[in-house]
Amino acid sequence: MNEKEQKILDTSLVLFVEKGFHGTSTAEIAKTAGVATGTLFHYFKTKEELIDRLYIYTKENILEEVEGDYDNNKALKDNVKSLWLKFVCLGLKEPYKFNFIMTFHCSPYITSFTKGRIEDKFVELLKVYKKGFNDNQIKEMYDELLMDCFWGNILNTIMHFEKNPEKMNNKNIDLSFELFWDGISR
Amino acid sequence: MNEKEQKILDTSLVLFVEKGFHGTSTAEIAKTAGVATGTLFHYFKTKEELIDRLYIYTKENILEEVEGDYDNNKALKDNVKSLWLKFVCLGLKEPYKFNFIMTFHCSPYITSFTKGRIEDKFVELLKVYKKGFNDNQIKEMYDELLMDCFWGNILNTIMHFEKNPEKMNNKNIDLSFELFWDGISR
DNA sequence: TACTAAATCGACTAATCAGTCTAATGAATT
DNA sequence: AATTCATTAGACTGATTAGTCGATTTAGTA
Repeated sequence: MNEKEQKILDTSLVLFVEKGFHGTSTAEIAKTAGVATGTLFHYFKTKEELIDRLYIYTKENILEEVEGDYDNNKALKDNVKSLWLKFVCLGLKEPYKFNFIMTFHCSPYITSFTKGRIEDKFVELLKVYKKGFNDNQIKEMYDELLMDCFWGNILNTIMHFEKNPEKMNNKNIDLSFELFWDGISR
Repeated sequence: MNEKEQKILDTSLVLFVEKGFHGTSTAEIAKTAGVATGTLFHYFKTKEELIDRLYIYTKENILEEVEGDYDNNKALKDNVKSLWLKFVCLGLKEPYKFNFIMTFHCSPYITSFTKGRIEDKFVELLKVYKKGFNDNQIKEMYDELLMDCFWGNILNTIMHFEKNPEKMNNKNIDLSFELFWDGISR
């Protein structure tokens, strides 16, 4: 990807999170990224295309870094914790990326086509864990609830330690996972 | 409160949730509410004052409806569930109000003075439950984590059933609470 | 070197924005 | 009837917005 195009995306991520979609003007994005407005519109036909591509770019980026590493020799709990931890650590390392996805996940600016394209990859990542879930180690519940529980707890944990950085240590992160695990396990 | 003033607040709530603060023009608010822009600015000096007062109005409204009813004769779990259920039911009944508070809670448009004024009332509501939490029925953890866990689970539950209305029944709502309770209890 | 196409620029535009201003109401009091 | 003042209206304004356009530079190729 082109260097200026990249710079525009990186700049937009920060500004959209800090000031919202409509709160950030294309002029400000261009200026902060160090390019002319003409250049911005050369790479992104409209402001909507910009946020749409930023959404894809950011979410793919997150999913790439959090590749699954399911290990059949380990207990289900350990496998789930390993994945949970990867998400949480990434969220704490890259708060803007996570914040952006959270904020704009339900937003009308992101086309539903884009949302669906990305959702599929996430389902794929979790498929391997589903086998483990089906052998009675966890409570009986439908997939969507389990998924929202998992994802909700991750986002909640990230937000909590973002808000209380002085509380962030291994003990409390482990405790946060137990809060999730003891909830879903039988 | 004046009828037109009320109408402006009600309209703003919906539009701000659907289109964001900057995404909604004062002209659109006025038009949708059926008043002139002059009238809007008569009651609210600026657009910022409008959202600030809308925030107070909405959150006070929520807290009023969810009055605590701690009962010393009941088990802690039942007391917590009763409060949890009140929040969840209200959130499902008034999704816009909850969505608004969620979206704008971290927003720079709401003055920190306003945020603090409201936060205090929430702490007050939960004070009576803290006594129960301290007698070893739940895991050892600090207040902020417990609070975020409680609140996070409520928001997660509301969002889940908003997204999957066909799954909303007493069995699944009870299950959602168990997911929270079994997580925090010893 | 000469040609071509993509990249880059920033002045420009039509539309829209938050907020103002003046005038016209309506209700209450004297 | 005359006076007063809060309420309501919508045309208006200066500033800002997303997006355009034609000129210039850069990079690649023959």
